[in-house]
Amino acid sequence: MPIHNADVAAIFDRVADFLEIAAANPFRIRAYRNAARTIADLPQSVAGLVAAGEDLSRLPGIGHDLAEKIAEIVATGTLGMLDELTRELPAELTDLLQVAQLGPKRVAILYRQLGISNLAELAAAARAQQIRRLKGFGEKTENKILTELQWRHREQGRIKLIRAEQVAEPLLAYLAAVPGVTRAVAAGSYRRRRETVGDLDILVTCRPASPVMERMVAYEDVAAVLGRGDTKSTVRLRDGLQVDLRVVPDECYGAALYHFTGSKEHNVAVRKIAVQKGLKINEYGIFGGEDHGRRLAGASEEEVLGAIGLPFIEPELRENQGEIEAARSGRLPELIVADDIRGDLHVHTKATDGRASLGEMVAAARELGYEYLAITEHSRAIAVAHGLDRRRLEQQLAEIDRLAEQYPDFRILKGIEVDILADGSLDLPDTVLKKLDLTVCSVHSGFNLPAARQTERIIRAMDNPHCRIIGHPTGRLINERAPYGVDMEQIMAAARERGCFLELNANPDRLDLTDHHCRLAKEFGVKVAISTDAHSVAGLANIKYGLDQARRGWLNRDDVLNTRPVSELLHLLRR
DNA sequence: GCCGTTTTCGGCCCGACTGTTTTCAGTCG
Repeated sequence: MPIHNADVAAIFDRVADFLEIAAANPFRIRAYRNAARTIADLPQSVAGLVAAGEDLSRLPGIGHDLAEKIAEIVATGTLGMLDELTRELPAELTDLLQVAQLGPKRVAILYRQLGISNLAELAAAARAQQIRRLKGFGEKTENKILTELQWRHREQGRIKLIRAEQVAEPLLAYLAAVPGVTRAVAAGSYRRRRETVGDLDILVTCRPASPVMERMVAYEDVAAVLGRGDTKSTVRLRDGLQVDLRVVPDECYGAALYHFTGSKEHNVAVRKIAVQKGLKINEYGIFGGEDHGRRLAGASEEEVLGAIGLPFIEPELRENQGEIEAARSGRLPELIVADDIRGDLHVHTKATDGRASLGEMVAAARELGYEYLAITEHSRAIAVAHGLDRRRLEQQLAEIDRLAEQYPDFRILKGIEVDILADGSLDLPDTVLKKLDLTVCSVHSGFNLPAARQTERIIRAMDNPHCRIIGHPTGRLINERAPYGVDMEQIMAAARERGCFLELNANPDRLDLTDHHCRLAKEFGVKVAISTDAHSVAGLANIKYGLDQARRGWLNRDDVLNTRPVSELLHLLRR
């Protein structure tokens, strides 16, 4: 059983949970949390690093002790220290921390005083009104716990960015229209454009005495008001999404936006730099002088960062994943922007499972200002999508030739999304594939192959000289289907050797590659194609989610295939 | 438990809100 980075991270997080309940040194707890995040975000496999004899204590936040613990987990699959902790405390006790209102202190009290060790016992005790009698608890807290347990039952977890947008945009418009409001923006992971959003952080600036708080809690979609203060309120919307609204004066906008955009880890690192310079950063500004009484900046994010000697850092990069060091040394990437995209390299039409005709898709692409569009239908293996065989593909190629005559200034690229079969061969013969401008080669079956075989299968597909772009390389569907087991480093190395490209599928349900994969591709020097996999005219607009993900993955224009003019693109597509 | 241009010990980011309090601990982001 191979040990994944996520396994190591989960064990360290669990250790931190137990240590918190046991009231251990808070900085020791933080060390485990930091290590968990470092490992989770590591692009390489930590088991691989151990096997290669690398010195793990060179990783940030990993010292001698944690390096040894990582080695132990990689070797045994478990951690003796965690096993000891679960002998002292019930294994399920940490589940209670997931319940809102319950932190380590209260969980410890619940366990010691009432013997509560899991969620079921918590619910029973709350219903029996035993919790309200405990010191530090009360009737309200007990009721909130009960409500929380019911909510957890119905909905939990993070929602996809696209759904968060559907909630956020009308809410922001509603707040912007409240009298006295000067700005209403979404911060948090929404602004960092993460693929999923846990809750919505909204920042509002307004003139004094604006009724914005009243209006927020009166919003038609609000199901429950969880907190209500002068500058901060928290509500839960009917669909379960939690919204935090924060109101600050206009002159604090930059500092507040910076603060609430996060990430938390990024903010901690930035504030640490401020401390080293004798300054203090909070959501109201950046402060210096005797006891930090003098306000130096705060109107804009540029001001805040400038005050500690850093250039602007794009929100998508603020994950404490090296962006601060890059900013300090003037090596921040110039991130790709929407205007850099010159065409879409993966779309479907009515010929298979798309909803628009060839002509409609081409017209829509021209409308977007593109210079080219690749038509890439499914191949015959995808019978449910009416995948093309040789004869129907040739019909479509003829249709493309006829349409192309109408558009001398636009290039319709002839392509196919050809299935990678179980043995790594492609679903159409080379004699057909060689007539095309490009191929998107995708896995649509056999998701459960062991990682080594899946990796070998995809590399074998790349051995075919007609293979150009690997479509949705991990096959994952966000919140629905796990990625198939595949060694992305091997795939990247093989792609580089063979001159292949990897797709960043921009469909908001896929976003496949991940941000980490994008950075890895950049390190390997493998170019990425940002493609929508559109099945309709509207689907072409999903390119923006691909751009978000690419920006989170530090990609600039040169790292992306479809920023090239058509002549250069065709040159790169030749193998 | 980590870390070091304050370097091997003594620090480790910051503030709002709530509920239970009688001045503040706990939770959350």
